[in-house]
Amino acid sequence: MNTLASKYDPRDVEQKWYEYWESHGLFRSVPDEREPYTIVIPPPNVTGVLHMGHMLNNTIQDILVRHARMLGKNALWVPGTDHASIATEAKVVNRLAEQGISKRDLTREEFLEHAWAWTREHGGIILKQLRKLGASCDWSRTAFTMDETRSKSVLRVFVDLYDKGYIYRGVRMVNWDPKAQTVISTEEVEYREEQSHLFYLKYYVDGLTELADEAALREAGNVIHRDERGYYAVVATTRPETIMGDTAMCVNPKDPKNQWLRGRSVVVPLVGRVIPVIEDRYVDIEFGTGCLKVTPCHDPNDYVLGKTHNLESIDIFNPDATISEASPLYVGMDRMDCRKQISADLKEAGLLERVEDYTNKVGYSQRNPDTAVEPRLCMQWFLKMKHFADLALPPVENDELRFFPPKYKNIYRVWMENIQDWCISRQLWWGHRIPAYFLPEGDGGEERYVVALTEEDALAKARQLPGCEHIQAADLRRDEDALDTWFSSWLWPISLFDGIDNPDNEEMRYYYPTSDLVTAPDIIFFWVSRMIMAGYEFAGKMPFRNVYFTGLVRDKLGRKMSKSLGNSPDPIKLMEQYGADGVRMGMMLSAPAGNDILFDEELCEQGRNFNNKIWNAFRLVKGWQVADIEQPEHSRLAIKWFEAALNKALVEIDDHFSKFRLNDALMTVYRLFWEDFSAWLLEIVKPAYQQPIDRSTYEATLGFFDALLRLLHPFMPFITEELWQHLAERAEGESIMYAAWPKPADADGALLAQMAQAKEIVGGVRNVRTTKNLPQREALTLQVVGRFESPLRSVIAKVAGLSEIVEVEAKDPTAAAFLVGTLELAVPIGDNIDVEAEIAKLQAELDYARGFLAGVEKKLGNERFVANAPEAVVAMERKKKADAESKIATLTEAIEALRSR
RNA sequence: GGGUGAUUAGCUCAGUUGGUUCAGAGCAUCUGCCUUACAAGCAGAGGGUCGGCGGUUCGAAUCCGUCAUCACCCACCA
Repeated sequence: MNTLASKYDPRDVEQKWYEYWESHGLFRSVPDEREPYTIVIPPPNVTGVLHMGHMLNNTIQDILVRHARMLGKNALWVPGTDHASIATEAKVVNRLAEQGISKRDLTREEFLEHAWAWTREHGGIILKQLRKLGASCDWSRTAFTMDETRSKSVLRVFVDLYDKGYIYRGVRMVNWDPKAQTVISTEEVEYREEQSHLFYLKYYVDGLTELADEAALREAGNVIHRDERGYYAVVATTRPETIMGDTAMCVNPKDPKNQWLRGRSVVVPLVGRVIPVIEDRYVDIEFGTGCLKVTPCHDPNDYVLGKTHNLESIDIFNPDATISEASPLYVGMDRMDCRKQISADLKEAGLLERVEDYTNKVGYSQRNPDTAVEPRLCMQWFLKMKHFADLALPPVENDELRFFPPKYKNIYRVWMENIQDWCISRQLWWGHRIPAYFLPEGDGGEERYVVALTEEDALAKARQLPGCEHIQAADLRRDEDALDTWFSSWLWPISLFDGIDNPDNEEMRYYYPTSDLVTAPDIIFFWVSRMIMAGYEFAGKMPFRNVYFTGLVRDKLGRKMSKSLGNSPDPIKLMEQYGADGVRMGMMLSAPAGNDILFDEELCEQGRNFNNKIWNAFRLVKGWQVADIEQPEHSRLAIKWFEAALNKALVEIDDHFSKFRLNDALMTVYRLFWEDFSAWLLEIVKPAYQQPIDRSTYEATLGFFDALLRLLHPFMPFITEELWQHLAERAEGESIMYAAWPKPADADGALLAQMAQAKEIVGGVRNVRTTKNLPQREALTLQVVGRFESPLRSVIAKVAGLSEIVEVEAKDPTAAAFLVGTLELAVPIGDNIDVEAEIAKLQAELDYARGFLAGVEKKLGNERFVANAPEAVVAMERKKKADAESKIATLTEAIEALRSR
């Protein structure tokens, strides 16, 4: 008797097997003679928690790793976390603020202690959560982007690139995050459309009281403003608070509206500073009034204008985006408050001509999404990128390194072809401190520094500079800045194997290049492209062979998951509710490579239901009593057929895997298990109530079950391990994780076709049962008109509940008839038949067949078709014609028989 | 403003070189069933002019043109 519960409960099972795998070291990989298969995890933020994106991403990685492991490869999945410089530092700053501590009151060392404490406190959480998901990572290798090996690699690379001349220092217009008070790279700026205002400001022309030829100028197309205070130009701006930094006004020399302003000077409103009117073709004549205010310190375009026209630069902002001492007005006020205040003051002073509603794009910091980025002029470290783009573009272009889906190649190429230098310094403490050491300024006040791995090296290098022979360690001041987080992540596939510090070591030779990278497309520039660059530069080879880009996880309405919408489910709760297997299944059911997935909890339910289906199939099979009795014919045939079905599916599944079509692979196994195995095979071989099963059928069924569990294991690791262990005696430490992936053999195509016909016949009989309200258990007779050659008679009889299948010359006129292909079948049902309804049904089929025949005949009547189409196609049409004709004859006879009754 | 991709059943998507695996799958829906593995189930059924319009061809979901809608990426229009 069955003692297993009828519902599968994943809770204990999942925990039990994860501990088993871990304690037996089954995730561990060391180099050996097998072919390696390697994935490095996209390191999550060390202090982060698991979200739906991680669930998708890591489920996919685990499927790939488990699949490879079962293929006999030496599979390694290396886990780790990222120090996430700016994000983590922001979190620590916030926590300190809650305790009433300001970052500025702490020394660098004190602050870092707090950051490390926070890291230790939260650092393990996400890795524990990954274990719950079933991730088969080699935890003994867990790395951190700021651990000793990785840190050393980063510094070494910095020094190396500096020595090669790729790293330089310079004052540039950069993107400044005033909240984090650091520069960010162009890739970290997100542009959002925003409803704002266009302010039209009056700039009075300096010293102009009378314009002698005003009428003529107007005649020539000039737009001249004048009021009781004098002549003025109108400038449209979205940022009136920056006028304190205006050092010029610019017009297009070809602009007929503004010819009268050429060569004059204007007065900055409120500020009173007199600035020149300059001319540059950059200015769009059509936009606004054609007059542009130029603020070289606070706009990238104005910066360029400032350089070409040699303008003065006034930086009116402090690092926190409050107004600086350099401004004559509003000192200390926040920029946004200042915008409101100054627009009110301008209006008050009669200097605001009008305000229009305006939609523009404003850049926001990706890490502080509420903070608008401030363009700012400052000294930073940069990496020249041209060389790296030249290295990294060709291998992707020629598919040496493949992207799935390939559409990302385009995006990649465009970015590479328009590459900009990478600003790698950050005004943060949490990160890798830049290994540059400043010397006291030279005689001319010029900046002097050396770049070196250690202080000793730095000192030695410094002493080689002219006039610096007697420099002491105490004279050296190390750069305060840290490196961009991605400057460590780009080394990840190499540094994990210590390939920077210790190139050509055994692990590098064995595991590198890694096999597949699984990541989201939003970090293609931040991370993927730069890893490819680093791979070729520092290891001489690609970092991975394939990149699988997952989609974004959205809710079922297609919206991004976000905290504010509250539409992001908690993965841990989901796993508690549906089991990790159920959630993994739910994610994978709708995740074609690269497409966004619209996540719906219903999918997890479907996953859970499938778990239950597997569980109950197992209960059935394990509940059978085995006896040494003869194998029934239908069982023998069913087993032959399922073997063919399995082989056919195996080919499809392998094909799907090779193309990273994991959802299709899963769907194929899903249908194989549910339809072919459960609904057909098990129903056919199932012995009558309390009857035993023959040994041969039993063993074959267990064998199939075993194969199915293996196929399912990458997707649903827990339940498959549980059942696999129950399926046969297993030694301690043995696991389905290392069971061989089933290999396809030739499938018996003829038998598959025969079974397809048998299924249709069974369906026909069942349909008769349903529509005629016949009891399930009443044994029926099936009449086949003419000869019935199928070897699957016994199978059909068993599943359809038939007492016999007879070949007849003509069917019983009162029987319920149906067609399968050209085969006419009928089930006698005594007096239950509704003659009129039956005639109507047959008539409808007849009408359809006649229409079909007409279509085919028309096609065959077309000489050009017969002449041009391949012979096989024409033959097929002829067969269609013959079949249709025979069908029409059959139907006509059947209707006649019913009518004449 | 430029570019890329998409549009097939109520939803999410397959459909490889144009022709019997061309109109499919899963979910959802409807109907009947608590049948001795599973109601988290079983059996059956309905549902699409393949975004619109042209063109190429004997033949188009598939190739070409065009329009529409959507998504994403890039770009310095204040």
